[in-house]
Amino acid sequence: MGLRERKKAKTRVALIDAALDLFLAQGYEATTIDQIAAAVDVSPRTFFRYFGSKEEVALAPAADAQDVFLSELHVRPASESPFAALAQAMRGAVALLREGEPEDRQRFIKARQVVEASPMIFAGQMRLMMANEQRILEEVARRRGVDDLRSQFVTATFTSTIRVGFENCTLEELSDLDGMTQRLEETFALVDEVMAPGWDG
Amino acid sequence: MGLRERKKAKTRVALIDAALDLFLAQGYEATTIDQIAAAVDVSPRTFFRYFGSKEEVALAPAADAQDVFLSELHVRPASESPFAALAQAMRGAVALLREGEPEDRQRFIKARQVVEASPMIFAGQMRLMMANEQRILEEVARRRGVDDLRSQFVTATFTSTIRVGFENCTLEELSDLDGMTQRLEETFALVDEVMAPGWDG
DNA sequence: TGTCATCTGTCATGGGCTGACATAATCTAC
DNA sequence: GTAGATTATGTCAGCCCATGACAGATGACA
Repeated sequence: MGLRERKKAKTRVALIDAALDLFLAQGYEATTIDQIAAAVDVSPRTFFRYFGSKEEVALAPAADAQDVFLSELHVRPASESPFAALAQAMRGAVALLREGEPEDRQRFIKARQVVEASPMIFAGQMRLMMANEQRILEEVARRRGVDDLRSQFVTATFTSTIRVGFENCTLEELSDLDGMTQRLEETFALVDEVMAPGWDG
Repeated sequence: MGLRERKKAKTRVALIDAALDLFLAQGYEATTIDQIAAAVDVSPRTFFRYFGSKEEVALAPAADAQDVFLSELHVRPASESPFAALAQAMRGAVALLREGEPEDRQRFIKARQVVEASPMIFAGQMRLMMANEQRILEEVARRRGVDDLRSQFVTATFTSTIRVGFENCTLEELSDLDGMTQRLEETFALVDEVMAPGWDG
C-alpha cells in the first residue's frame, strides 16, 4: 500500500472522527462542512471528494458495518435456514467489531449516538438499511429457492428485528457493545418464540 | 369556512399537484422550487410557507394517509387483538380512500410513484413511518398493557407488513388501489400463517 | 368604510453541493 | 535522482434549498 493510499485512508478517518465529534458537541445541523474541513486542515471542496454529502460522513461507520455483515452472511453454510443464517451473520459482525481495534469500536458507538440524536440522520440510516435489504433479499431468495412474498417477509422481519434490537440502546444506557449484544439476543429469542416452526423455510 | 381558508387549501393542493406532476415528468432532483412555484403563479418564498421543505410536498399525501390510518386505529374496538386492530384500521383507511374523491385517489397514486422513483423521497417516507410507528406503539402498548420488547416487535412487524404489502406495487403494474388491497390481504394472510397463535396478545 | 389580522412578494443571506481549472503532491520509468 | 504521467488538493464561481426581515396586498370583521 503506497503513501498516497495511506494518506487518503488517514484523511477519510480523520474527517469522520472530526465530524462525529462536532456533531455530538453542537448537533448535526448546527455543524457546517467548513468546520469539519477546518478541523482536519482541508478545504471544504476536498471534503466532498471523500463524501458525497454531509449525511454520508455521519453514516460511514454504519455503512462499513453493513458491508461487514454482508460478507459474514455470504460465508454462512447452506445448511442453515435463511433466518438462522441472518442471525448468525449478525452475531459474527458484532464479534468482529468486538475483537477489532478499540478506535473502530469507539467510532461505531459515536456514530450510533449521532444517528439517534438526529431524526435527519436516522432517516438516512433507514435508507441505508433499505438498500441493504435488497441485497439480503437476494441471499434469502437464493436459500429458499424462490423470490416470493415470503422471502420478502423473512427479510423484512430480520430488518425489524435488528431495528428493535438496536433501538433505544443509548436511551437505556446500553450504548456499549455488551448491551447491544444482550438486547439483540433477547430479540432473536422473541422471534424464535413467536414464529411458527419452519416459518422461514 | 371563509374565503381566506378556502384559498389556502386550494393553493396547498395546487402546489402538491404541480410538484407531483413535475417530479414525475422530469424527476425529483431535477425539479426546482422555482418551477413548482411558477406553475402555481406563486413566489418561491410562499412555497416554503406551505411546506417546510421540497421533500415535504412530495410526502404530503402519504402524511395525510397516515393521519387517516391513525384516526381509524383509535376507533377500533378494544376486543380486537393489537395486530388485528392494526390490520382492520389499515383496511378502513384504504376503504376511505377508495370511497373518496377520485382526485384524492389520483394524487395518492402519483405520490406513491414519486416515492418509489426517488431513493431520496423513499428515505423520507421511512422517516414518516418511523415517526408514525411511535404513535402506533403507544396504541399497541395500551392494548397489551405493557410497553415491552414484544409490543415493539408487534409494531415493527406491522410496519414491515405494510411495507412489504405496498412494495413493488408499481413495478408489478399494481399501481391501482385494487392491486394494493389484494397484495395487502395476501401479506396479512401470510402473517396469520407464520405467527404462533396469540403472538400479539 | 375603516381597522386589524393574515397572506404574499421582494430582498438579502447562509449553507450544501458541483463543475472547471490551476497547483501541488505522489507514482512510475529511466 | 530526474522527467513525465497520474492523481489529489485548493481556489473560484455558481446553482439551489432554506430562512429571516420588511413592506405591500388581501380578506376578516365591526
